[in-house]
Amino acid sequence: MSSGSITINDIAKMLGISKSTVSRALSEHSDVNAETRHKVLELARKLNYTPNALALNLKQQRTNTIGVLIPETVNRFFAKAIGGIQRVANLAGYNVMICQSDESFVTERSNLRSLLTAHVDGVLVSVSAETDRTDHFQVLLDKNIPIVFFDRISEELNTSRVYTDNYEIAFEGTEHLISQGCQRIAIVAGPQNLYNSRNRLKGYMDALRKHNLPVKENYIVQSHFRAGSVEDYTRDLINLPQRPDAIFAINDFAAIEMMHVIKKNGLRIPQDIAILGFNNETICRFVEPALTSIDMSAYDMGSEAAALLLDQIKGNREPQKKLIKSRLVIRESTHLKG
Amino acid sequence: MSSGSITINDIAKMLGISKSTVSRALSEHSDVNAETRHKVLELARKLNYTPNALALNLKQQRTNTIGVLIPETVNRFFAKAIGGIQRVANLAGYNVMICQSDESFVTERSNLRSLLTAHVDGVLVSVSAETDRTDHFQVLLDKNIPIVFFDRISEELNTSRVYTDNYEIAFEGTEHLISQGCQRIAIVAGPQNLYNSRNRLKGYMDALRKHNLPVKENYIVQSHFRAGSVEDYTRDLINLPQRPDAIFAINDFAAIEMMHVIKKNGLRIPQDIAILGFNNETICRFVEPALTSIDMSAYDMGSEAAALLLDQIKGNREPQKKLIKSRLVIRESTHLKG
DNA sequence: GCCATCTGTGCAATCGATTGTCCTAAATTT
DNA sequence: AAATTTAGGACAATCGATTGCACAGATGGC
Repeated sequence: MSSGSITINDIAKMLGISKSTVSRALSEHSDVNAETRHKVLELARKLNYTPNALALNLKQQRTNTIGVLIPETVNRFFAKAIGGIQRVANLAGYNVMICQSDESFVTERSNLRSLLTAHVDGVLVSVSAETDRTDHFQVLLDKNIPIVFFDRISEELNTSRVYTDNYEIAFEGTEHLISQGCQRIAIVAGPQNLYNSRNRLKGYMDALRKHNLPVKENYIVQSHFRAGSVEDYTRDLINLPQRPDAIFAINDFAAIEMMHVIKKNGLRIPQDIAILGFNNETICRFVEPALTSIDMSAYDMGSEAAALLLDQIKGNREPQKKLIKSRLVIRESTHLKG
Repeated sequence: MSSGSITINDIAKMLGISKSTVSRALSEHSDVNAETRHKVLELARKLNYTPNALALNLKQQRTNTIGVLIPETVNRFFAKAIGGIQRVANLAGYNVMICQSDESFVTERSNLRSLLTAHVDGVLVSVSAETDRTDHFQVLLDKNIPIVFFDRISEELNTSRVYTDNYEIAFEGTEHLISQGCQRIAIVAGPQNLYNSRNRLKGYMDALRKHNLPVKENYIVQSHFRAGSVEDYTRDLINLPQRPDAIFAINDFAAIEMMHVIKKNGLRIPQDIAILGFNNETICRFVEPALTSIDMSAYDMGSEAAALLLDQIKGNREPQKKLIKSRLVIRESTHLKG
């Protein structure tokens, strides 16, 4: 009665039987006299009995909870991914505990400790912009807690992962710009400790090389996802002696801010500078010119990752790797020909 | 050894003492011989002992976890609020379990059951667009689990709450439009079962009345936050015989889509139609014309709500009500005079 | 009619902590 | 020196479930 809820013990006492019999009657998989079982089920229903999850957690050493460790919920990609994760998890009877690293390695490591303390049954991870090692994940693996990386994966650890074809799509995006006649293509690249950022940059460079265009240092801008610097590096780019005629942005919101700066400087999009975004936010269709972007299926990545994690939790110990293809969505901001 | 972690029992056996002594040595608040205590602490440190949270949860009937029940993480207001919630919760040693209702009453009720089963110590709630009653919350209150509502509050229940001055800011926004010379102001109003939506509409209507402008039925559009209908109702509005000369949108993203539709129809903003958004997204500054909006301090609402909840959990049973003021941010989309 | 089998149920250990009660030996008082 | 206090620690119950083992009574085989 302490928490106001009735327990298996209460039912046992009320019926004058032992609590083991009650437990067996409720769990259905043991020999209990049909009449006894009926009485137990009846009373349990009447009293609105629900098993105490805390007791089960302790006894069974699991919590039916999965941890999610992402950079930021305000990043729309992750906000959408959470949707997919929760749908899959909830359908399977799991709760979801979410932590944000705020793109900080130290916070990521601390979050991981919290999730460990909370005894989550598994963890979904997208690493922070600062993360360049994996020892903090090893602690979980040593304790047999499965981890599934999604989007911002770690290539070092042999875990399940859900990832996108960053190399291929960056290659395709860059080729698209070239096909529109662009010759001086700049890119805003993410932190190079991230697998995705490296691949994106590689795809960009390989596309340039394939078409015999020079890869120029000053056309490659380093960004760390933090807002606030966009105006600065955009200004730097358009003031270069050899002004770029296209910019591959790091995401759509940065792209839209760049467009704003470019237009303020009297340049036209796409005629003077074409712009290519990333993430295909809804808003891409409503800005002027409409923004070409890359669609990422964030929701699907989340649900696939959750599904793989549940697989691992249920004992399927073969790590699986799942590719979710992204897709170039061409709009006016890169439309010069055809 | 079952989960690989060492327990208080292991330490007791290794030192040849009882586990109660170990427990008392670790908790520091009881008479344990200084030497014994030292040996225990030493060994605990050496073995990297951490108390099993599951055992503590059962024993103490609490989980150091708070539940958060919101409509959607893809709604940026809530994504930001989560940031504030997590910062406060984590600093106080609490984990955060997040559920999304997807604006559905049924899902909201089901989420609440999950949180109850998970034995969260308290819950932060922003109700769904469909929610028009409160009996599902009463179940938690009956079990003495504190609830704090934020933003989309319930006025019926006597719980702590963090809310904004929707009436006042809608009044102020509408007066601002009037001050710019607008006479035919339309509004896109949210579901009227929501306290916030009702107040916003009331503020709008009272401002019109104060300035002797008519409140016209066909200037009031009902929206349910779902995307996809924006283009339709915008077209309807601009095709009215008496076309509105200003529209008070339901949020910034809807406002930007409206601007797109309006411009496509050859009308100018703000000269033909002024637009007022809601939420003051970063992007407001980068669209053309820059969008006037209302700043909501989502992060602060989240952290204040979390702080009030922790108060309640710690036993301060006086429900508190906290107002977070919003702020009109004037930009070009409503700038006609001065 | 005796032993073996089966059915249904209870007892008690277990998960890993906390905490009230009690016991022993040393220290203090008189 | 006897009596009383006190410190330090052990024992066991508790939180609410699950589950191996034992045991009683009924049934069946020979």
